[in-house]
Amino acid sequence: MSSTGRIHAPTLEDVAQIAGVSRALVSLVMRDSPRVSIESRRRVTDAATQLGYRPNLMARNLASRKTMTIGVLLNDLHNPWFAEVTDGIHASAERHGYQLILASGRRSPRLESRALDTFLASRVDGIIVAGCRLPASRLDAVGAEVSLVSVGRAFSTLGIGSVTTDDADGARMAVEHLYDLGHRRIAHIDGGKGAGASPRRTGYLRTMSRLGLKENAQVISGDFTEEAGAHGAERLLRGALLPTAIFTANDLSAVGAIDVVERAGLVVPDDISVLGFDNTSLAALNHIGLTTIDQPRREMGAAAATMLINTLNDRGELTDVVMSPSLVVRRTTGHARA
Amino acid sequence: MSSTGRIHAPTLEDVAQIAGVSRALVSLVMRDSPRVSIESRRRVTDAATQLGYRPNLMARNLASRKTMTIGVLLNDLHNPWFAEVTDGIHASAERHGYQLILASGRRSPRLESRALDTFLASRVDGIIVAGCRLPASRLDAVGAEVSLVSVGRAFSTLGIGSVTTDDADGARMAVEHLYDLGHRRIAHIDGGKGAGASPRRTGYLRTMSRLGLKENAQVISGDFTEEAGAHGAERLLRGALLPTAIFTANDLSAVGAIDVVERAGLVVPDDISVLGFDNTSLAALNHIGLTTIDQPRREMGAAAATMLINTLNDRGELTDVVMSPSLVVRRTTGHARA
DNA sequence: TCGATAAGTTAGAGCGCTCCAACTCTAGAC
DNA sequence: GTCTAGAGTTGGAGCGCTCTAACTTATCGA
Repeated sequence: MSSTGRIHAPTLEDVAQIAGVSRALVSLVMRDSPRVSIESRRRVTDAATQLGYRPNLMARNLASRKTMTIGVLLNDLHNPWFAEVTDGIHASAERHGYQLILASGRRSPRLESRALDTFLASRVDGIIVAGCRLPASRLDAVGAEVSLVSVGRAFSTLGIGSVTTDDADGARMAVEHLYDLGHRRIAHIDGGKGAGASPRRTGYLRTMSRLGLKENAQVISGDFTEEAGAHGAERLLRGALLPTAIFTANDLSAVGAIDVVERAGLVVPDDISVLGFDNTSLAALNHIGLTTIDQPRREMGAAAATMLINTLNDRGELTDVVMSPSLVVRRTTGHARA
Repeated sequence: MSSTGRIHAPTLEDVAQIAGVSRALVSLVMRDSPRVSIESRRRVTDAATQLGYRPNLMARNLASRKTMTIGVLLNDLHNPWFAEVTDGIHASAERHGYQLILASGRRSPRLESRALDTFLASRVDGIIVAGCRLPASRLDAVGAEVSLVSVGRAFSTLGIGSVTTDDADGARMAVEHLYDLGHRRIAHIDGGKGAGASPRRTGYLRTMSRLGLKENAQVISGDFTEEAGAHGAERLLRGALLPTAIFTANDLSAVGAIDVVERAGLVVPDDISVLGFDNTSLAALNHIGLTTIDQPRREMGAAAATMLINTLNDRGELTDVVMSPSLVVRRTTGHARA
């Protein structure tokens, strides 16, 4: 009863009938066309409100062959990074009159892929993927059908735009900061196949080499989650020679690592320094006070949306934008013990 | 060039032509109808893959008059509570073959309202609102057009389903826990107009009264954010008589409050105990170790989706489901000082 | 041999909207 | 008084699909 009993929603035709005008005129009024007389406009809007008329988006999009919506694929709703990037996307999209439909990939390539299929089937005008784990080939295929911008991970392929932070440079800053504090045994818990994980790992390794710490470099595999950070720290603690500092691939992992370190009776940063990446709201919590590498998350989201929308309106091209990271020192890093 | 240059997407008609069958047959194959011969099915799927055909959802939904999608309105992407509820919704929806489209209200009733309009215009089959701040009247109006279930906040109105935790009882548990630890001056930083804020506040006040602590009750207004928790704590610290315990309306506020308390040089829980609400992943971070009231967030999301889907298929009615909260003791609460 | 039944397929009428070309008026130019 | 331009309005085709009813062909019992 409840759902089946609902009355058929009024259509444009119904409004036209009541207002005593043609369907086309109602359509014009609904789209705020300037070439409608005041009188007609009034009659139509009156009829529309009387009926509680609401244009059917599917019909409209089908007929007009565009949707004015952007599909946004978020890799992990649990990571605040995505909320922050989404804020930026939202702001830019809204300014340009675009709708957003969000989908969560829940950290699973299978679900991510399915979400993209839904976007394509819905004929969104463009797609933004954030922290996407899908292989370049898949994204390429999607990019061939609709404009696509990736946030947080660059794709060398043409036809896909990207907005990233210079991850390698961020990693350099991280290692150098620790080096300056006197640390020499600096370990890295990486992000596995996650977005940005590879350049951060490379940046770490290169900087360690440059500083003459090649021998001390140690990469533990992770995956950008708190659990991975915890597991990584456990492995490090079991090792023969403890590192004096841990650089993790993101903030979430850093928090996991800190937990384990402290649970083992060690003090951060007195015994071990921990440095994250992203500068999410998590890191900023005073209670955590994580030293980390800042990414301009909101700006990245906004830049991605703006680039996409410009492309859609032939006012620009898809390019690769690289933003600058910066070091944010808080309380989880300190001088290495003498 | 980039977007305008894209080739027109193949349609069902194109597939039919190549396969040498009628449009209707292609449609049947696309919907996995059993009454299609093996041979025809093969020819159609071959033609479809050859063309890279993908059914146009808008056209399909328009023609079939249903969308198999549920609109999910999340109040605040920054609060992990929503990610966890969404996980539950996702799981249930997937099991029943429904799509999800998410929208973020960004804690603004105006944006929430607009998102609902989009849902209605998209003719979603049903809507789930999580932590929604909209007035009952608005939700009522929406509920009249499409089945609607609210998570985290009950609406006494008929025609709207809800899944909530017994917030008042949770507040009772919180206060009693603190009472048992010897606390008498227990303050509450509330959630303002947020979902669940009112029953939590009431539960707090009633329990304080029942325990003979009516005089000591003190409610500071907040809004479920970290900042509100921080501001509330600041106000409390400026007061003449410090509370020995703070019960906040949610975890995010608790974290904000802890920050301020510790920054003031006080120790949690030695000087002041802090107790949150929700038991989000934030509270579970070992580094924070927040004592809090648990809500079965995933289960709540799943229950909401299941109820909604059952209603859509005339297998059930919209009702008000109340789940039981439970106390989770961690490290931010301790005995009151003698 | 003749329906009757089932299995597979199809034409055609929509779904609710947009878009285009064409139409009707009115007002001003000459 | 005719012509033109512009403002306002309209009918009708079409977007890509589903759905119904009807059609064709093969199968089978009587």
